[in-house]
Amino acid sequence: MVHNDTVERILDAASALFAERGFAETSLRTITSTAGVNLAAVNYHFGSKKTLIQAVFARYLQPFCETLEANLDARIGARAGADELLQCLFDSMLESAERVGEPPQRFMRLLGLAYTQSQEHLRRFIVAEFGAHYSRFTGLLKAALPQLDPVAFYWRLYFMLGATVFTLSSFDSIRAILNSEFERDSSLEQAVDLLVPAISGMLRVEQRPPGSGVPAP
Amino acid sequence: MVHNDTVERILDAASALFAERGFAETSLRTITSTAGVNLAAVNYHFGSKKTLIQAVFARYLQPFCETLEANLDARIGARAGADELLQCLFDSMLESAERVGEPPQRFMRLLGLAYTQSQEHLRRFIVAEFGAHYSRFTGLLKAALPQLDPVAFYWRLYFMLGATVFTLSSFDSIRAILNSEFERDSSLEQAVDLLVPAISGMLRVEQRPPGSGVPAP
DNA sequence: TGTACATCAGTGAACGCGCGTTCACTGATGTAC
DNA sequence: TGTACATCAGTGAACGCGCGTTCACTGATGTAC
Repeated sequence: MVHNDTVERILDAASALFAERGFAETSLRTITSTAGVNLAAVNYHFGSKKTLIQAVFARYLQPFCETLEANLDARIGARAGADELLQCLFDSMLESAERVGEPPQRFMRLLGLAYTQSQEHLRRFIVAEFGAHYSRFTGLLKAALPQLDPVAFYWRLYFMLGATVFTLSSFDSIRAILNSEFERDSSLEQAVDLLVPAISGMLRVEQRPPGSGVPAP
Repeated sequence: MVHNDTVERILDAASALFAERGFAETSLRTITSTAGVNLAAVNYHFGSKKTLIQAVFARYLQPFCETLEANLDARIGARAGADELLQCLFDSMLESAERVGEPPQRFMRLLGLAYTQSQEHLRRFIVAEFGAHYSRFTGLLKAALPQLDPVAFYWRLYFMLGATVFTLSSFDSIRAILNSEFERDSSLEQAVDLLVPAISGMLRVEQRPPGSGVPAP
C-alpha cells in the first residue's frame, strides 16, 4: 500500500477515533467524514475495517520496536538492572510516539483496547509483529530479577503491564482530575517519572516462600 | 423491578456475554437467545440496553459495597496498615463474588470495560452507586501512607487499580498460559496472594524528591 | 359462587436505522508504438 | 508528435444485514361486587 495523503488522513482520523471510543463504536462513516475522504476509500486502500485497525497499530508498533531495539543495543549492558530496562522501555515509547507524531497515551489506549475488546485478529497480528521484540525485553528483565521464580515473574509482568497501560491510557482524564482537585498540572513525562520507580519497586519486592500465605497474627 | 426467573436469566447471560465480548459487541438477540427468553423481554423488564448494562453492574456492586463496609468496620482499626487494607479489599471482592455466585474475574473484566468502552452513562452510574464507599477506602489507604504527597498518592492509586483490574480480568488467559508453559495450575486466590504484597510494596516505595529526576550516572 | 374488570409477564412480528461492503464508473497520468 | 490503451486513486449510490426498539396482542392471576 502506497502511503499517500488519503491513506495518512484515514490513519490519523481512525487512530484518534478508535482510541477515544473503541473499535466497534467507531463507524467507517465517522472516520471518513472526519478525515474528509470518501466512504469507499477505506475499503479501497485497506480492504476492510479489520485491516484498517491493524494498519493503525502497525504505524505505532513498527517505529516503537525499531526504537526499542536500537535503545537496548545502545544503552543496555549484559547485566542491566530492572530500573535501567524500564527507563529504556518508556524512553523508547516516548521517542517513537514523537516520531509518529501522535500522543503516547493514544498508543497506550489502543493497546488497552486490543486486550479488552474482542479483536482476536488484532491480538494475533500484534503477537506476529511484536512478539520477538517483546520476548527480548522480558528475557532481559527476567535476568535482572533472578530472585523471582518463573511463575511469580510472569504475574509481575502482568502487574506492570496493567499499571502502565491503564494509567497512561487514562492520562488525559487523570490530568484533568489533578488539575481541578490540586490545581497542579502534569505532563506525561512526570507520570512516567512516578511510574518507573513504583513499578521497579513492585518488581523487586521479596517473594514470599510459596504456601506460607498470610503471616500468622 | 421484581427479580423473577426471567430477570435473573437475562442478568446471568448478559453478565457472561458482556464480560466476554464487550457491550457494543453483544446484541440483545444473543443475550435473549442465550437466556432462553423472548427478545422483547429485555426492553420489557429493563427498559433499554443501557439500563440492562447498569443492572448487571448493580448486581455486583451492591453486595461488594456492603461486604467491604462490613469488613472495614469489623477488621480495620484506626491505624490500619496498607497491607491490611489491601487484604480487606480483596477479601471483600472474593466474598461478594461468591455471594452473587459469579466468578470474581468477571466482575473485574466488567470494571475494566466500564473504563475503556465509551459508556459515559455507566461511569456516572458507578460513581453514584459506589463513590462514597470508594472514598472511604481511599481515605483509609491515604492515612496509611502518610509519606506520599497527595498527587503521588493519586497516581499510585491508579497504578494499583490498573495492575488489579488488568491482571484479574485476564486471569483465565494468564492461567491457560501458565498451564501450558510451566505445567502449573493457578487459582484466583493464589493470584491475589501474589498481587497483594506486590501492590503493597509498590505503594510503599520511597518517593523521590520532586524534580530530582533520574539519578546522575 | 359467578361475573366483569384490572394487572402484569410475556410474545411475535414488524419498524426504521446505521452499518460494512460492493460496484460500475470517472478522470488523471503513464506507456507503447 | 499523435493515438490507443493501461493503470490507478477516487467516487456516488446502492446493497443486504443485524441492530435496538415498539406495539398490538395473549393468557394467567388477582380483585371487586
